[in-house]
Amino acid sequence: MASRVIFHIDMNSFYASVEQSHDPELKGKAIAIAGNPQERRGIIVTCSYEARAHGIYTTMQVHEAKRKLPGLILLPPNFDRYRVASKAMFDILRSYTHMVEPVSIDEGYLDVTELANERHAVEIAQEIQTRILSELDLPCSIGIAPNKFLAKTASDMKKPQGITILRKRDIREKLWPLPVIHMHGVGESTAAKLNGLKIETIGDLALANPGLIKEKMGKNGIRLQARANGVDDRLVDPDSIYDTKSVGTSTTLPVDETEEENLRLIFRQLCDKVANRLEAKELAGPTVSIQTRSSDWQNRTRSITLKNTVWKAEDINRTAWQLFTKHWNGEPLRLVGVTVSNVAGKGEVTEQLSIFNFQEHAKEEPILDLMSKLETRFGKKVVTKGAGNVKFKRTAQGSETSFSKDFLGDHDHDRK
DNA sequence: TCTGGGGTCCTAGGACCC
DNA sequence: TCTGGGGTCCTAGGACCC
Repeated sequence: MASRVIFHIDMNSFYASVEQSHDPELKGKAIAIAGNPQERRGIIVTCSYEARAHGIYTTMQVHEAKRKLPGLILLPPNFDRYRVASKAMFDILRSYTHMVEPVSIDEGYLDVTELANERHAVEIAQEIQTRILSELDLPCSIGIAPNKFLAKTASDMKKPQGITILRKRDIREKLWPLPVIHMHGVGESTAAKLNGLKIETIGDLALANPGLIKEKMGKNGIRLQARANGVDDRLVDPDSIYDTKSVGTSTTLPVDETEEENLRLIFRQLCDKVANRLEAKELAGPTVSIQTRSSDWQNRTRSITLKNTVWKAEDINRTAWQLFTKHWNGEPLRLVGVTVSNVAGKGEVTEQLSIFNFQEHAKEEPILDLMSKLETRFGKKVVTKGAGNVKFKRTAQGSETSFSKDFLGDHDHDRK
């Protein structure tokens, strides 16, 4: 792949910074956003650097934080405010290039390869950072690298208000000495597994025997090893935000619940919420799942895929409640949740194409070329990447698309 | 440090079809 | 009739991220 210049923009303690910018009285003070300060089970969602200096951190329980720092200013989240700030931030990014991929409300990738032909990448990054600070009063860190993984890693290296370049030739010195747990994509469980193989640092992973990694860690291990070597071919995809796959909600109950009547009511509320969010996004899906968590942290999911898509609260609720009553043994529940998945735009159908010779073609030409060929042919975005399995979307109102036999093979792929 | 709520992706086994 | 291979879909669970 030709050399690229990728930025990763990471807003620093975003919710807290937005609050401080909204109310300058809060600047320089230890503040924290707490999901629900009154709830017994509330946690700290974000906190200012001033609060961090006193040992406050994300996921800490509110009562614990109060005990540790009695002067801590607690604020409830104001998501509308954060969404407005987020949009303004992404608008600034999009004034540089349309190749902007939002990852979450407060971070995203930019592909500035083209721009970097005319101006130095660092200069562009400095300008972006300065504009976000002067126009929005918000701090951010920027990572500059030849791919997403290194850019993400770089933006993490200097906070707040950092700009860090991570070239491939830097990784031996800057990346390899770090413990594997520091890698994006490696959590506690994977780190423990790697440590069991005597792999302690990112460098150990980079240089490990690929056969061993494949055998013990599977596909994920191979990918992590490539990243440890600074290899990551993922493209910046501005459309990924339109690709919602599921919409769900869950709630941790104030006390572990055993009363069926209470649970029935909670399920109704959860389903209302999911239905509203589906409605807002004009989405519907055929799969309904429920989640439960017991007092001892046992998580369960149960799901069913219906013949038709659902989006109305009553339909979701009927299915969710059936699933729940069928499997619940009466044990006290700490959390319950409802999710609708495999969603697609209403008035849009997702078709599953089984292209049996896809893999054959893939051997002869790069997957991406093949994907773009499919997109050209069907006029719509190719949704899934799995080899031999390509999903694409088209509107129900659209004209019928016929699949050329020479390309797709002599099979009937048109299944609903 | 007894852990919220929103998601995504991957894996593995069984059912089912050609 | 028996056997095998190739493939998809569904379900459940796990890991990870912000």
